[in-house]
Amino acid sequence: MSLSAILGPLDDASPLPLYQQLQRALRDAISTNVLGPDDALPAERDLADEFSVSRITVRKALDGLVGEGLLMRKQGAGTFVTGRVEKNFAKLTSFSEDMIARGRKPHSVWLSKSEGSVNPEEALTLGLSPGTGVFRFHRIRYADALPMALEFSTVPTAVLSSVAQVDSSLYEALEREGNRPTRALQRLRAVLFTADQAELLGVKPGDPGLLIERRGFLKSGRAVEFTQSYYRGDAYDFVAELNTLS
Amino acid sequence: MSLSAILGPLDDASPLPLYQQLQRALRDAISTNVLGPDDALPAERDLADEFSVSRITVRKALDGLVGEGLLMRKQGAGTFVTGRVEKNFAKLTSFSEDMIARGRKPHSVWLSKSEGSVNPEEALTLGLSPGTGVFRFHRIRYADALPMALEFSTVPTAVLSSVAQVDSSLYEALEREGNRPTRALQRLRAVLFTADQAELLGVKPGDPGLLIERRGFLKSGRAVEFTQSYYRGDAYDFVAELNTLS
DNA sequence: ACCGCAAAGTACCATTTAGATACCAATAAA
DNA sequence: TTTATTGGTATCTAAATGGTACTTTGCGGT
Repeated sequence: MSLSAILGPLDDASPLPLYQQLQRALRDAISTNVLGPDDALPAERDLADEFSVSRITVRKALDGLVGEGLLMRKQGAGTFVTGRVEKNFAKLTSFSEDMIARGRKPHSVWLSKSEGSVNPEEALTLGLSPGTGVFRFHRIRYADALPMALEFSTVPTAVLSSVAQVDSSLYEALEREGNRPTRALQRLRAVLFTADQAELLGVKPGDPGLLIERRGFLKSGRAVEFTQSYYRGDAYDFVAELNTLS
Repeated sequence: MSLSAILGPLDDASPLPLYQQLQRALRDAISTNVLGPDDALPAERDLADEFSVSRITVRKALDGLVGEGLLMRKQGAGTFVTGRVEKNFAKLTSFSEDMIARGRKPHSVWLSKSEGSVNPEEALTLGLSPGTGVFRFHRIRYADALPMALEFSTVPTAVLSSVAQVDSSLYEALEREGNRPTRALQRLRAVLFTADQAELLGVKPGDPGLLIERRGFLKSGRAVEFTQSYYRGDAYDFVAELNTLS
């Protein structure tokens, strides 16, 4: 069944531009699950044929929906309805690696990188003595153009030579210095986003989110990482596979 | 019996790439124990013949599953299904044990026990044919006097003789009938409580919660349980210890 | 007359998917 | 040790897809 047969033709006489009509039609199709998560849209050239418009017009319509985070483009592959990202909770992978494995492009916007001394909370959770030097990282994490999480990381200066070492991936930087954690304790709980957090993530205050606190350890048992990540509840699923139940 | 005969042919016309179709087919075969732990897969060249695709396509499919940790390659020997390792996650599954470990007394209040036919969602998630009979259970779970979670469970009638069998523990009842699940897939996400849910749990509508959906499987791969649990975000933390490396 | 916008047309580029073929490296069995 | 089998890797080809850059046309407002 072709999309145009379901959505109906566009109105050439309408004052609303064609690309906006198409955009609205597709947005409706997505919201009513005519196009479900991860479904591929017809190719741009096919859409253009189906709706009897030019490919440029199709692209303008898709541009808008990509901007809204409803669609995802993969060059050479197609355009897809954005689905929830599924994160395997039982696997100790970094956000960057995770997104790449899912075919999405991760990037971060740094809010701050700084150096200082542990505060009492960090000293407690990381098992460090007061006065120990730490690096602190604060950033927004994106998948493609979609903000996914706010992240606060604390790392002892002993395991990293400088803040500049950390570019796109904290774990990569730790790996380079031979200090990638091999074990971690994670704690997860539900939170509501504050106004500040919501604005950074492009959601509404009071929207649901997931706070994951992670302490990472080396084989030796030494703590090398304390990270608090606030994930968007509407964009993230955590999946676990279990083999023993009780 | 060849794998392709069990899994069916790939769809050349599907918008989903061939290697992803194959990947999903194999993942299903593993999750349903058609391919058990430590089983060897057919050689890449044989898989290519069986499914009428090139070896490269087979390798791309296997690459993904190796990345997910489901398969292990041994050059010169073969490709094998990995044994599971996420033992620590068992903690996530048992409400009762978790509460006891925290020094609290768990108990449940039944809201309903009923018998009926699967709805489409259940049929899909449990892999049952439409019209199959199921038992449904709905209860509130408490820690001491504090309501902690709402639970909806669905179980095929085939694995349980009657609803009356289920008293304090669904798993105990399944155990008595020799149908206790040995493996499960869990999915977790952040939600906001509706007015109905909030009232039952003694929280405010719009408060944050965690929805955990669990599908439980027998050794044979047969699905025996679909449970949705809504946990209070303010009263429950999920803790996990991770050992897996990547 | 000029400008900005919507729309269409055209061409070419980069990436992904899929395949074909060949050869190398590790393993296991004879 | 030898041989066959297995996974690992490297080139190619080709088609389909999204990405981008240009040009042209018509409309409406200034």
